[in-house]
Amino acid sequence: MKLTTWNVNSLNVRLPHVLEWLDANRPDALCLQETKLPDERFPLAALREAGYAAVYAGQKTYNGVAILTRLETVGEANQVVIGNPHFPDEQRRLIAATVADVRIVNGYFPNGQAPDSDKFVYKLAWLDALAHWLDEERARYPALALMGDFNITRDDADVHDPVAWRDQIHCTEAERSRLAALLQSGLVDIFRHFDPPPGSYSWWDYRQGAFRRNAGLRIDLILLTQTLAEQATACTIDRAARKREQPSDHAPVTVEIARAHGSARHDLSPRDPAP
DNA sequence: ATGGCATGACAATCATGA
Repeated sequence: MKLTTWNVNSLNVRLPHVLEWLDANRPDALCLQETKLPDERFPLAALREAGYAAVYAGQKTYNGVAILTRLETVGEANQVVIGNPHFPDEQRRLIAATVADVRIVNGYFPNGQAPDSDKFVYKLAWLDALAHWLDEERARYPALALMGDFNITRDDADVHDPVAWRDQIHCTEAERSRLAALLQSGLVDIFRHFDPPPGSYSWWDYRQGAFRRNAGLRIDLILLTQTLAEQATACTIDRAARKREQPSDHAPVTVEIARAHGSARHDLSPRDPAP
């Protein structure tokens, strides 16, 4: 199966890109961040026309997440959870759902703005609460993918200019240690797992020709539990999406997993009785 | 040190992002 995460920076603006991208790539699930749409404006009909169902949690202007699923293969997402039960939050940043037999947790992690800001305090609290909740989700759903816009660089390999970014937002020890704890708990950073070349990023500033100069960060991640990671065959960042007219500043990140849809259920189905 | 670009709310700038 194929799973993708993409911060679209306004689904309203990017809907044509998303529809074309879905048509060209046909992932089983597409996790979106920064939809920036209240639920009543979510473009369900256009997506269904493209063969996708969606579950979503949005708000006006800021944040907003969604999980799109391919109707003809995995069908609709179920067991949907919006937000973190341990962290009451008006900001729509988290949605989880079961797709085929994989638990998908889609997050738009807080930006944090600056290490000395209130927003940074919120970011760290959000991260701690996520870790707490993930322990419970993983106990319940052993095959789990945590994916989204993490707004954290794992280390300096994810930073185009580590000197300029040293101790800046996305690159602080406080943020990185929390990401490291997720990896320490057994989740696998599946892009890094395939030993990508240096200079592999997922976000580039709109300003100063940052994409042209590949002045980027890798902050959009897919973390897989061990068994899923062992079945993964590839993880790619689609830079072509960033080259388009009026692009999102983030590129889609996709993992391919050698896993038959509904295989667990199939294995459990009763056999024909012996003659 | 600041803003540079984009988006949305709102109607000229301002909040936010990363």
